[in-house]
Parts: sequence; C-alpha cells; structure tokens
Amino acid sequence: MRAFPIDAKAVASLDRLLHEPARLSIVACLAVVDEADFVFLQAQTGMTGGNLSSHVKKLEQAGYITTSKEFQGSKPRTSFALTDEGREAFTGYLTSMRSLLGVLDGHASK
Amino acid sequence: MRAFPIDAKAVASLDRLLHEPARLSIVACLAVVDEADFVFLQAQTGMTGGNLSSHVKKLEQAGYITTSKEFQGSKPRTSFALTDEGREAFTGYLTSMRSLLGVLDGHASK
DNA sequence: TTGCATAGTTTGCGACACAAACCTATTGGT
DNA sequence: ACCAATAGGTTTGTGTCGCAAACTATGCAA
Repeated sequence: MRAFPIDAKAVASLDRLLHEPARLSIVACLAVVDEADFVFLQAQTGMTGGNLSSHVKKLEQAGYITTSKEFQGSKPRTSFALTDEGREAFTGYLTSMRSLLGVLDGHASK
Repeated sequence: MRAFPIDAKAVASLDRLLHEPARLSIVACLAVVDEADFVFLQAQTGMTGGNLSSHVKKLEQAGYITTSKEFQGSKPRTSFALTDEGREAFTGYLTSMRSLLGVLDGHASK
C-alpha cells in the first residue's frame, strides 16, 4: 500500500515567518542582491513604508536579516542583508515548497 | 539592463485562501483523492476538528470545495470535493509558486 | 522661516488561525 | 431502561497578525 502522497505535517511546518508573502518578497530580494536599502525594497515590493518597516523588524528580531544605518554624506541610509541563519531558513523553505510541488505533479490538473 | 528577477507583485498576489498551510493541505489532499470525508482529512492534516471545520467552511464559501452530508446506514458522513473553480485556483497557485521557485534557482544558496 | 519631500516608526483596527467548549447522536455496559 | 463514553462536527473566544493611516524627524528650496 502506497503512503498517502501529501505530507500535511511538512506543509504545516513551513516557516510562517517566511511564508508570509510580504516577507517572502523581502527575503527573496535580499537573497538575490545581498544588500538592499529601505527605499529600494519599498519600490520593489510596492509596500507602504509602515508595512515594510514592521516586516523587516520581525525578520530582524528572528535573526534572519541585519539592519545597518549608515550615513552617506549627511543622508542616513538604512540597509538590510540576509544573515547566514536567514539564508539557511530561506533555502529550507524553498526546499520544503519544492518537495510539496514535486509531489503534486500530475495530480493538480486532471 | 536586466529586469530585477523577483516579481514581488506576483508574490503578493498569491491566493491567500490557498496560501494558508492548513487550507493548502486540505486542498492538496482533495486534489489527490478527489473526495475525502471529515475524519480522513482530520487524520491526514492532524488538525483539531474545530480548526478543520472553520477552514473547510471558508473554502466552501469561496466556492473551492463542495460539502455533502450523506448517511451510510445510520451514520452521517460529511465529505468534501474540489470544485472546478477550486482546482483551477489550486493549479494557478502552484504555477505561481513554481515560477517563483524557478526564478530563485541559483540565488538562494550562494 | 515656512513649506514640501523623503525616510522611517508607531498606533489602531479589522481579519484570521487556532483550540477549547459545546452540541447532538450513537454505541456499550449493567 | 439508563448512564457513561465516544464520535462527528460546529460555535465561541482569544491572541496574533497584516496593513495603512497617522506621526516623527530630517533635509532642502524659496
């Protein structure tokens, strides 16, 4: 007897912090560019400043990203980067998602 | 100049109803077996009855699944199945997720 | 100095996920 | 027949969360 193909526990254990689309976008951006500032992320994601602010705060509190406020001349610039932990969590998330999708091949469309 | 690879709008427009892991598990199960009853889904997903009940209600209200209560002898049995609309939404979700994952190949792990 | 723009944070609110409590019906024990 | 216990679901309550509006602070232009 074949095991049931959907591993619901695996789905349920997806990292909720990364599963949120807003934060997934942020982390995906940072995975690609390695460093990005607030303004860039806001433009890329189309989020309001407040929303972006609260999400990066959560990512930082989780240890997934670092925040650095530096000055360029007289202008402050807040930039973000993935930590090793963040990248690891992200790749883990992608792996879980990939395996879920893999299992569903051929089932989703009859 | 290459376009930025992450399409945050696409990520943000993921169907929130399906994006929720609990409901994703339910719909994934139904995509595989075509019909399942309450008890089976509860066992598969490991959810409490209350939680499962509220999620299937939402899926039904969205038109993604149908609920049918039949009697087997004297025992009631509530079973669920994907509607065409539900299957369509599900395949759409999978397609979006796949394209996101595709874009990230080679970026996630440096 | 006054007004506007940029950069970001805090506050408030509506929606949501989850489990506990509840409801109803059936089965088993005596 | 009666009571307890179990099974199948639903409703209620609560803490959390995502989001945008409002606010703060700084810089620049006239």
